[in-house]
Amino acid sequence: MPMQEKYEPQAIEKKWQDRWESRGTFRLGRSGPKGKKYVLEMLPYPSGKMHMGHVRNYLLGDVYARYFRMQGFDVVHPMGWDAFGLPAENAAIKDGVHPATRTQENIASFKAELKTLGYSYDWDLEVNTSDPSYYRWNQWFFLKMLEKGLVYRRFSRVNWCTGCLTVIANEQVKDGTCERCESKVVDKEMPEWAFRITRYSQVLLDALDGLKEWPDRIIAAQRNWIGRSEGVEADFAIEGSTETIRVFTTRVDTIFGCTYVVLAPDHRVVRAITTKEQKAAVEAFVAKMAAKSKTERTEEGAEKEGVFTGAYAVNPFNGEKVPVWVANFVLSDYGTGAVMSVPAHDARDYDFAKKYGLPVKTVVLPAGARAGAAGGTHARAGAAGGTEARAGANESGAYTEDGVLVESGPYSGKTSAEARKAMGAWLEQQKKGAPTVTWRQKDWGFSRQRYWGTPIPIVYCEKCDPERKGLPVPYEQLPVRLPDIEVEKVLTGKGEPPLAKVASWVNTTCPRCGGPARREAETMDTFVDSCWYYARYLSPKFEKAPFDPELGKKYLPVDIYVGGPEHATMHLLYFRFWTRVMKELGLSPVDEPVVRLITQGIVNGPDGRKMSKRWGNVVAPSSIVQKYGADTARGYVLFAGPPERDFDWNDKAMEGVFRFLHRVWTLAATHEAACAGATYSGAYEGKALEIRRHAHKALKRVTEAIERLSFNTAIAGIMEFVNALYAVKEVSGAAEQAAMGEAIRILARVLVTFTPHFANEVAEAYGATEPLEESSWPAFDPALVVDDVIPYAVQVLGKLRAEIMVPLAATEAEVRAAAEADPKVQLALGGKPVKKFVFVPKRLVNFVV
RNA sequence: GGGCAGGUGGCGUAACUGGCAGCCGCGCCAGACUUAGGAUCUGGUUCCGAGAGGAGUGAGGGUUCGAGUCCCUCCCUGCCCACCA
Repeated sequence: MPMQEKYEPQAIEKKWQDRWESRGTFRLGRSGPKGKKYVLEMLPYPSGKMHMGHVRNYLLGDVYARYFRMQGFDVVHPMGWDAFGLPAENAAIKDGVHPATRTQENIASFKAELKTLGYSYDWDLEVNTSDPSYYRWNQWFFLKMLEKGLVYRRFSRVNWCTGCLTVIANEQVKDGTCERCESKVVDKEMPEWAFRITRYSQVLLDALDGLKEWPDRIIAAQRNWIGRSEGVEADFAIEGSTETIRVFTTRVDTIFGCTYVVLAPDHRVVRAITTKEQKAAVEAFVAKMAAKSKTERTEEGAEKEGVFTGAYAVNPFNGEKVPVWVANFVLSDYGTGAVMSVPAHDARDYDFAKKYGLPVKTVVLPAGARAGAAGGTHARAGAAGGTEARAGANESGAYTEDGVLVESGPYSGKTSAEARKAMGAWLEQQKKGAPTVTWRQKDWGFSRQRYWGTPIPIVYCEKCDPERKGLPVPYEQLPVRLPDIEVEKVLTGKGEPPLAKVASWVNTTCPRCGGPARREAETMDTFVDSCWYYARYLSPKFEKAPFDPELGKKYLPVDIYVGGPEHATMHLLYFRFWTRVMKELGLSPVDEPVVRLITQGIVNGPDGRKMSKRWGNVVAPSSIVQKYGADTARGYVLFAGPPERDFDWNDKAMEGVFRFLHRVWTLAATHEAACAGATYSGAYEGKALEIRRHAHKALKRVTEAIERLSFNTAIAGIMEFVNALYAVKEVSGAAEQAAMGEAIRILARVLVTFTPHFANEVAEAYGATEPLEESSWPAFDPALVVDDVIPYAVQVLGKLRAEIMVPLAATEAEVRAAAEADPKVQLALGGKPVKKFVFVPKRLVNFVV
C-alpha cells in the first residue's frame, strides 16, 4: 500500500490506536520468555484535562513498557484513578454537582485524552479508588492494622478554622487565617485516627541503603524526613520543687556550658513551676502562643520570644542553677519539649541569649586550640564588656563544631565524641537520664472531616464502648459504603463532618449488642488509596483479598516507577510502609515496592514560569495533539531534555520535531517503490555497505540510550541517522535498494517507542503485517558497527596537532609510525626526543617531549 | 541553617568508565529551487584573528602525558526540607 505523499498525523493515529486495542497488543501475559517487567506511573487524580506534566510522566513509562515488551518481557503497564479527594468535593460545595458524578465525567474525559496519546496501557487492569470494590480493601487493611496495633486514636493538635468550623490543612492557612473564609485559624486538640508508621522508622531508614536505583535526592529527603537523631536525655531537677525537667540533646558534651533551660509553651510543667512573680507574664505568653496556629508560630523569620518562669533548674553534672524560660521556638512534639541552652555552642541559643542578656559560657574549643586560652569566661551576651574570646565562633557568635572540652569538670580535655559517650554512660548510671534516639517522623494522622473518601469502618456504641474508643465493623459487613447524599444539604463546607449529617447512614446498630450506635463520620486520607494500588492492578476484580497473592508473587515488585519528586516524603514513604505491612499480613512477597524510581522534571511554560492559568502560559496537550499529532508531542517532550530535568516549553523546538517526522516520511515515501520490497543476497559493499553501517550503528546507539534513560540522545541519534540517509541521495541496484529498505525498516523500529503511530505507518508501507509492538526488538550486527579505518587524534604534549586515519587492526607501533609521518606532528615535535608515548587504543596517541 | 540538583555556544542540550569539547535540535547567516517564501533542500555557525594560530566548559588552586569529568577552596542559580535541640 503506497504511502501518502504527505505526513498527516490526524489520518493515522486513530487507526493505530484502534488496531492496538482490537488486537489486545498491550494486554498483560501476551509474551514473556525473558520474565516480567512491571512499569508503573503514579496514578493521576482525574482532573478534567491532562497537562504536560502528565504527558511527560506517562511517556517515560510508556517508552520502557514498549521497549521491554519488544525485548520479550511480559509487561505490566496499568493506569487508574486516584479518584477520591478534595477538588471534587470543593467543586460540589460550590456548584452542587455530586463528587461521584463529577469524578465519573472527569475520568471519562481524562481517559479519552490519554488514549489520543497512544500510551500502551492494558485497560483491563484499570482501578478506580472511589469504587467500593477498591475502598473496601482500605477498610479491610484498617481493621487488620487495628488488630496489629498499627492504627490508634489519639488527640492531636490541628489547624481549626473558627469560621468554617472544620480542620484545614497546613497549606490552607495563610498568615494565620483561613484561605477560604479569612477567619482566624487556631490550634485545637481533636481526636483523630493515626497509623503507627513510627514503628517502622528504623526499618524504613535502614532499607534506604538497599534502594540503589532511587534518585539520591529522594533517598536524602526520606532520610531527612525520618530524622533519626542520637543523643541523650538528661534530668534537670527544679529547685524547690518535686518536678524535674527532662531535656533531649545531641550535644551533651556542651552541658557544662548550659546557662538556661527552655520549655515549649505547652510543656506539662510550665504551670507548676512558674513563680508568683512571673505568673502573669508567663500566662499571657502561653495564651498568646496558644492563640496562634502551629504554622504561624513556627513560621520562617518568626522572632524568638520567651519569658522567664522564675524557676531554676539544676544541672545534673555540676549542680549549677540555671533559669528556666518558656519560648516559642521550642516544639512540644519533638524530643521532650524541653531544651538545655548552650549559647556558646548553638546559634539559636546564642541569639536568644543575646536578646535577653543571658550568660554565655564556652566549654568546647576547636581541636588544636590551646586550652585555657579562652574557656570558662562568663559574660553577658551582647552586653558591654562581654569580651570573651570564643575561639572558632562562627558569624552567629557560637562555635557549633565538635572540639575539645574545657571547664567541664572531669571531662575537660576529652574530645566531644569521647565526652558524649562518657557523659551518656554517667547519666544512665546515676539514673538521671540515658542515651536515646529521637525521630522527626511522626505518626500519620489520616482521618479527614470530608465526604469524598473511604469511610472509616468504626462504630461508637454508648453501651459497649463508653470511652468512645470505637468498635471495628466486622469484616463481613465490608464495604462500609458511602451513602448517596443530597449535595446541597450535606456538602456545605461547614460544621460537622458531612457524613455526620446523613442520619440514615450515621445511625446504625452496634455490631456487639445490636443496640443503637453511630458510625465514625470521618473518612480516610487519600494517601491511603495510593499505598497499595500498584498491587491491586494485578487483579483489579479479585474479591478474596486486596489482590491475588499468586499474581503478587509473579509480578511484584514494580520494576520501574515514574512520578514527580514532590512525593518524596509523603506517598513514597507511606507506600513503603504499607508494603512492609502487606508482607507481614502474608500478602506481598516483597519488602520494598519499587526497584527503580524515576522522578521527572517539570514542564514549564514558554516564559520559564510554571504553567498556570494565572500566567496564561499553559500549553494544553490536546491542542498540540490536534495540530501536530501525538507523535510530535511525544517526540518533542522526550527530546527536550533528560527526564529528571525541568524544561521550558518551546514551540519552535517542537516544530523542529514535527519537521523531522516530515523529513522521515518524505524519505520513506521517496524510496518506497524501489526499496520496500527489494531483496539482495550477495555481499554488500560501497554505498550499500555504508547504508547498512549507518542503520546498525543507529540501532546500537538507540538501544543503549534507552537502557540508560537517555531518550533525548536516542532521538538525536535517530536524527543523525536520517541525515545520513538523506546524504545518500540516489540508490540504484539491488544491493543499495535492499540496504535502504532494511535501513528504513530499522528506522521505523527505533522510532516506535517514541512515535509509535508514525513508526507503524512507515513499517506497514515497508511490508510489516502486524504492529511493530508485537514483533521483537531487533539486534544489531556487531560486524556492521565498526569501521575498517578509524581516526586517531594525535597530541603532542597534550595538545591536539593532527588527526590520522589508521586501519582498525593497526598495532601501537604502526599507529605511532603513521602519526610521526604526519607533517604537522613533525613540526610540533621539532626533532626533540620523545620521552614518553601514550597510546589509547582506537582513540588517540600523545607524544611527551 | 540542612539536603539535593545544576552552572558548557545566542538558546535547549551532548560528551558511556579521565582521552579530539560542543553530537542533535532551535535560532541565525549564505546558497539552491521558486512569481514568492515564514515550504523544502544544501552548506556554514564557540570566541578572538584576514591568516597561520591562539583562547575556551562559574572562579582559583591541585593530581595527571592528558581534566567539562577526579581532589581541595570558593562563587552563583534552582528545587525540597527546616527554630528538630
